Amino acid sequence: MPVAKRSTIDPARTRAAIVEAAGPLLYERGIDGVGVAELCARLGVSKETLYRHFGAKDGLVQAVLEARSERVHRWMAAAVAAVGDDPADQLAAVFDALGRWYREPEFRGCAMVNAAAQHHDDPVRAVTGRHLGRYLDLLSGIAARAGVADPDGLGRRLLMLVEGATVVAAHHGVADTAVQAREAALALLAAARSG
Amino acid sequence: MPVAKRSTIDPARTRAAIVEAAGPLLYERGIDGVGVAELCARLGVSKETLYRHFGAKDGLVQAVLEARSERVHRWMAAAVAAVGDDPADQLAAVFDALGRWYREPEFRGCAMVNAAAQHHDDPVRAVTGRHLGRYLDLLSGIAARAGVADPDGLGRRLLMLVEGATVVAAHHGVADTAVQAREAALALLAAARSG
DNA sequence: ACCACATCGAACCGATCGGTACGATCCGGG
DNA sequence: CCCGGATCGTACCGATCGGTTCGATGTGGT
Repeated sequence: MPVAKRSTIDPARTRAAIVEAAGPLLYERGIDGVGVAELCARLGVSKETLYRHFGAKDGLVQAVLEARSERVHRWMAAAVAAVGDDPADQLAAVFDALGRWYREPEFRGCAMVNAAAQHHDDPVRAVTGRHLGRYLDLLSGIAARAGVADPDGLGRRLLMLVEGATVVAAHHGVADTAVQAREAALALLAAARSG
Repeated sequence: MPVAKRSTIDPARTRAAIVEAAGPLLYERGIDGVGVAELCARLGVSKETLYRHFGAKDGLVQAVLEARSERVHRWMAAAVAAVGDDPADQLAAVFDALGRWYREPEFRGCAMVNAAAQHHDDPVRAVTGRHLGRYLDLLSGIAARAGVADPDGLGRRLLMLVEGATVVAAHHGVADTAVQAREAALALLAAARSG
């Protein structure tokens, strides 16, 4: 085996396991809602290990958010790719995927937006910004493939729908939120095509 | 003077002053970002007074959010009323008002949504729910006056745009977010009218 | 077999948290 | 003038916070 000398018991694996296990807990209860002590207890990990890997609680939070953002975008990209090449179908697929997410009992809104709402300055907000940026890329890409005049503008409007639907689903829990959002998105696409 | 016996120095006035002064501080730094001690110091009020009026920090938070929600809706209703009777103008006025808000340096997103993102169960979330409900009433009302087939559905789609634009403006800071949202809203209105 | 190192578990740190208690002060209605 | 109550300022409470330290344990590479 070249490269990857690594010492013992593989710290990288430990780190990844921490990130994976801490994610749902921090998402469910909020970043400030769960202390490092309890976090370590639930993870079956000592505080020393946690601090060696992440330096501070914020380091863990950042890693967790980064991983979650990555996961979300992979999942979204897969949902889009699964329906073929038609831009309208792809757009509908985005909101159908969101609708499936909203119905999960653990759904608590967008983790990145929630985190940014409580950690005001920090690099945490940067993660949220990048998350929205990647969402924008996906939506603008669909808009571009649909051949609209202003794909970036349409992408931004669709981004608002995505995040708005997530907020409404989280805090105003109406069953068909994603369906309404999908219809709105398709209407915006149609308007951009004809305009 | 009948009624309003009141003891001395008017506790109601004190309470109102606390709510008004605490609002901006809690909004700027986040609910968990400012402790009761500092809060009292900045307000020029003793902890005993605060706890006599609100029982607990959450009581103050709830009162502050309630007051803010009220203020927002009065402000929005005024912006809508100022442009006359045309539904499209009224809808545009909503997003123009939002755009003015987004440009304020203290803008940090929707206070109620931010609060609900960190206080998970609680009556705080109920305040957020009512806040969105009132927003929905305003938007559905505009939709109804526009004579669309499904005013409630259009209201919900517009609500997503409002909250989505606020999230995007707060976390993805693009200058013309409100303009994009307004165009999207008008497009949805037009689509609902013709559809 | 040995050693470097990752990990654990628990003790410990100072700071801060939300909340309470108390004496001093001050104001307004009788 | 005087008393009830609203207020202040401060000290104080136990709990918890994020973070550090250390000895014990166990594992893997050599």
